[in-house]
Amino acid sequence: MFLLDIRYDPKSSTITKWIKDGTECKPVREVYYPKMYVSGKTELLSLIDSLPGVKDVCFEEKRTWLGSEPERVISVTIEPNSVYEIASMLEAKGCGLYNIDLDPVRQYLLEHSLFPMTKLPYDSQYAIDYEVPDLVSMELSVTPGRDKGIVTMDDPIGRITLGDIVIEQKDEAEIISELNREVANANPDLILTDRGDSFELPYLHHRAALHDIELHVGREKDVLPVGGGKSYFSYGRILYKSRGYMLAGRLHLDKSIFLFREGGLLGLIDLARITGIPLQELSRLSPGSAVTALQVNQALRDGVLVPWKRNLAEYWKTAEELLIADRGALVIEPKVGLHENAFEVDFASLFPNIMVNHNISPETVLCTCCPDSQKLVPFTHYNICQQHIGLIPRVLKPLIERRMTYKRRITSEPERAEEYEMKQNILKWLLVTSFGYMGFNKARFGRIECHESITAYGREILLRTIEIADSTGFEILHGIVDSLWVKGRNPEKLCETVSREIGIPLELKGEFRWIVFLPNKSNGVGALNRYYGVMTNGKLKVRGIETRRSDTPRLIRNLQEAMLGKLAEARTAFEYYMKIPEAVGVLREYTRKVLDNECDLSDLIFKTHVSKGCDEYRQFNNQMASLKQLKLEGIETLPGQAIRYIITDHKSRNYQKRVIIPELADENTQYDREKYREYLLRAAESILLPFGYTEERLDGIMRGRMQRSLCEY
DNA sequence: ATCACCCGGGG
DNA sequence: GTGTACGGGTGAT
Repeated sequence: MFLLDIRYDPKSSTITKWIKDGTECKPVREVYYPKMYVSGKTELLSLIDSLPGVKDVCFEEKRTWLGSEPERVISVTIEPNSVYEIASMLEAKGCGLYNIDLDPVRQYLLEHSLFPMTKLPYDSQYAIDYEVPDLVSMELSVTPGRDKGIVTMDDPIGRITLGDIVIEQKDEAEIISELNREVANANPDLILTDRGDSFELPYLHHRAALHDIELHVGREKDVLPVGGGKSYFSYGRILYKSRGYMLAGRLHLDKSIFLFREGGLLGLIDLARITGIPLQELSRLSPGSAVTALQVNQALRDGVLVPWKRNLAEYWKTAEELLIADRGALVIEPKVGLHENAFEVDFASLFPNIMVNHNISPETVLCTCCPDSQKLVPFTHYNICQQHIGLIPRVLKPLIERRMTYKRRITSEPERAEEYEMKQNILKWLLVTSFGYMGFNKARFGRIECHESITAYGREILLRTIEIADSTGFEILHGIVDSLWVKGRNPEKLCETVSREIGIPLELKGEFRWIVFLPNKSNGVGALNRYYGVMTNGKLKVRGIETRRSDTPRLIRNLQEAMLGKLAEARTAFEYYMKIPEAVGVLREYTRKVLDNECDLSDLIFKTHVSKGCDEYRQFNNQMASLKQLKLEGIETLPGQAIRYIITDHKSRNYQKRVIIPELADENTQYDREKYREYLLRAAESILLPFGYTEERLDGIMRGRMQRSLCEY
């Protein structure tokens, strides 16, 4: 038996556990009231007891902050719907409020030593080897019955596919009823969709409601998310920022969501087990929320209460201290141009390792128990606690170890390499975000001084690494945060020496036949994250230029990839220079096609996410013109949603002439040939700028002038 | 010249 | 229930 899923209904104060037993999956219900805690005025106990919604009150000994001594607080068992009202009232009376916004499901799981996918009756939460139930999964996709123009919720369903089953060419009501029957019949545990939260499920529910029938894809009646905006979907993408469409008794997982893409089902199950967050919720969270969950769990286990709306102010600092502390991570400006035989070396999980090795946590940095601590942060000289190990290191250490175990198993158990790769990858993202959250002023266990301390150690470590590399004969080409690009002999030796001295593994990440560091286009100095190179395994590594950006039209991406493909044939710097004319030849062919109207409109689409509504834009730009066109078609676009457009007349001040929404384009649509040609020249410039090929020069070459200058390089 | 606006990670 | 900061490019004013 396994605990497949667990949900809480605040209206009836009921926990529903979905227990999977062989091929059956049944709900088990029990009434449950979450607890909140109140500190400050213990004489309020009887008053609180008399409030509506309060089930029970008593005194408990708890810590109200990390590192503080346990004190007497009031524990209030309460109906979930009364929590916020009572909390606000007590806050106004000057009380401290704790565990207010703690999900009742997670409270329940912690109290009962359960976690998602527990094998019942007993299972160990942090085990590396554990049993996963046989889960029946089916993919669900829905296609509207319209192939031209902008699709909206008003378009009827064309086709539904559920696993191998195809439902189409029927009356729409019949299609939906058949879907209900097929789901019930196949009885899957998992329903996988591609953007099901923003499209498939809200669309299906909307269409079903029009026919006055009920969509029934869960094991019980679906609980629809409340709230949400207008319903439409713009060209098959985001409909509206929807709440998750979670099913009762089945798991609806959206494959396009970050954590699912990064970890797959097995990675997600692994993370659900250790964070205690049910799979459906977890799959819709950011890695940062998962890290916070681990921290909250650890704090609760330590008897520490979680403050409501905590936002710790920075300690007072002098202007000079601020100047020193606010410097971020170290960067060494890259040497612009082509370099042969370069190596990239990176520290593995640098920041998490710093937090663990140097005991960095909100309660240990500038702790009051060790003002004369021997452990001082470099540059800032903050004292660090020598008596207690902080919350953050206690959470991160097992996480780093878990990831290392999975990484080792990729090679030791190659038959399960893929599974372990997913599991280590999802943990990598937790480690990465654990640093960012430190600097985020609303993070539950974040603190800016921790953030500063981490970057201070980071600077010291990278500086020391550079010293070692320099003294052992390496040329430093570029360095940023936790990575270094060097030129020299025996990089393995360098990694070994540094790893030993620093105590954090420095890994040889790439060995380049050649690498080109690109300049900043506006001032010519080395740009921190713009480069491309070919590794000894023949693979290209490209960063920062147009082809890496999601808003770049396919035409521009194709051009850069074709040019880079030509250059990548070069094995040496000499061969690289010889390949430049061929790369320029690629540009020539692309510009000719653009001018001769040979481009496919679908290759010319810009895709970007708008940050505000149509009327809030202060500038008349492509986004605004596109939004106005969509509005004219009766489509409202909310901030955060994606829009797509083709440039038709870039100089026009008329929003209908300047761009066109792809769905409205037809065979008569004329794209702005000059503008797209300009974009091609710029994209080529991005690649060849260190060798003197500016946009103007390339323009001249394309027009047949300056042939001679090709020979100069 | 200055301001507004959007993107980035990996496989 | 939600979450960085900032360097880089491009375009508008």
